[in-house]
Amino acid sequence: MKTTIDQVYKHLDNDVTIGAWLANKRSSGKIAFLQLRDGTGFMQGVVVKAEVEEEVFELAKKLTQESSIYVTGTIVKDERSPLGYEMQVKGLELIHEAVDYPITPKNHGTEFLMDHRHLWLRSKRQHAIMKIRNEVIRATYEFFNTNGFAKIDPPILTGASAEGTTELFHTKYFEEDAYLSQSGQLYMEAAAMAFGKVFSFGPTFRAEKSKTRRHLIEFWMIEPEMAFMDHEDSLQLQEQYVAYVVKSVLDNCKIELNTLERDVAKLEKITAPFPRITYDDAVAFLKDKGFDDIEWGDDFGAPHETAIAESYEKPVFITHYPTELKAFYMKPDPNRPEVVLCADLIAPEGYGEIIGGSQRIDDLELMEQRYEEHDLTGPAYQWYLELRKYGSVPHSGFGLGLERTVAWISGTEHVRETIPFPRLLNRLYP
RNA sequence: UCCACCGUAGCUCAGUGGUAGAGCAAUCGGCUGUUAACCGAUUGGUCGUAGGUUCGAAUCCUACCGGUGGAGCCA
Repeated sequence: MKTTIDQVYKHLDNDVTIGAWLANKRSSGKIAFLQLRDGTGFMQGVVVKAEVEEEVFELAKKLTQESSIYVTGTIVKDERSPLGYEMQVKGLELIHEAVDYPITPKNHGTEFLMDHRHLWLRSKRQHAIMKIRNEVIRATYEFFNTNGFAKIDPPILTGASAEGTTELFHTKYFEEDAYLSQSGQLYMEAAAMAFGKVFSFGPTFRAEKSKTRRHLIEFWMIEPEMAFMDHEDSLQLQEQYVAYVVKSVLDNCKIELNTLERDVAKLEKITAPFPRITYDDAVAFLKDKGFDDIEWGDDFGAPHETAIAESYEKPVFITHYPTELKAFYMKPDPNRPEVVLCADLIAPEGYGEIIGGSQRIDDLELMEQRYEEHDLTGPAYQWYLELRKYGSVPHSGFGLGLERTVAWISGTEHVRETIPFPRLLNRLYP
């Protein structure tokens, strides 16, 4: 009977067949240990010379790394296995022999591994990270679907920038200029006015020459937008969402977290509510810590964010940034128009900003004023203005960076390992 | 774009002015509980590229190319 590694616990003491690849092998004169992987997991197969036909043992000894095989044998319990089970192999069938697989079980450098990303994904560590990424995505859909959100897909080809700040990828749209989406937010606001609570999940492109462990040129973002929800409502939703995703990974990715040697005690502390600090207090805190390169009105750099995050065990919201530091559509605090109703969520352990969000301007006159200040003209922005003209309501939204979130939860040093095929400065291949 | 560091065997690296090295991988052999398995043997080189200094350059100098880490910007 054919099965997969993640299902073997249902076949204890029975004979099964698994289609698999040989991740690694150790053999002696009379016994061979086959490290098998089949995409669903990793398991060891044991071939004992005295218990199999001669050609089976001969084949086992000759198998090369990453050859594909059908393995048949009995599933038995074994305490030494991370999976809890292993297979006593009875039969082996070679499907395809791999010759000179480049990624050996020893150390490799980043450049080499990235050049072989199409093969590197097969490794136990990369497999674990991608499974966690998949769980974050699954939990995201589950959370928003069970909380009354509709998934709405904004366009990827756009006529103008959403925020007017970052560098966009330019392309041609027949005779017109077009740009790859840097945020779906403006479209999500339109969607919120049609469907109430909406979220998007899709790729985002930034043509910035960023070169750090927190940056990708192409990354995936989750952007919820909620009608009739103010800044406070939004913060509560954000902390519930992030806590839900972390709990889902803890519950459903135990083997993967173990493979990555992630300190789960740190993740178990991630429960709502999250601590909050205002921009004002954050500046005072930093000055107190000895940072002399920050004044009220300056934006925080990575070292500042890390210093703030390090004083908390949970992600921390930094709220009420100066209006002029933030995007044109953010709603000023009615009591203090020099700051906006916004928050960045900074992940613990130095993983940086994972969420940026705000309450949006709903007043037509103020939005028109912002258009003048930021010189936003042309048809690309006219429709956005109309959202304030026809039944405007208080509304809020935020964007969560998938790769930074996965990097934090999985304990991965660099975001490039949290996306299957990273697009980096100087890397468009494979 | 700026700053720092690095390019030597398929991979990871040592070699800092005098014959090109090690471990791993590969190939062959040995080993009944390995888990980056281990032990023995064999194979493997345009020292990133171009120029310069020198009797002699992987080693020193210049330029270029490529990479890694960080800054800025942001998710």
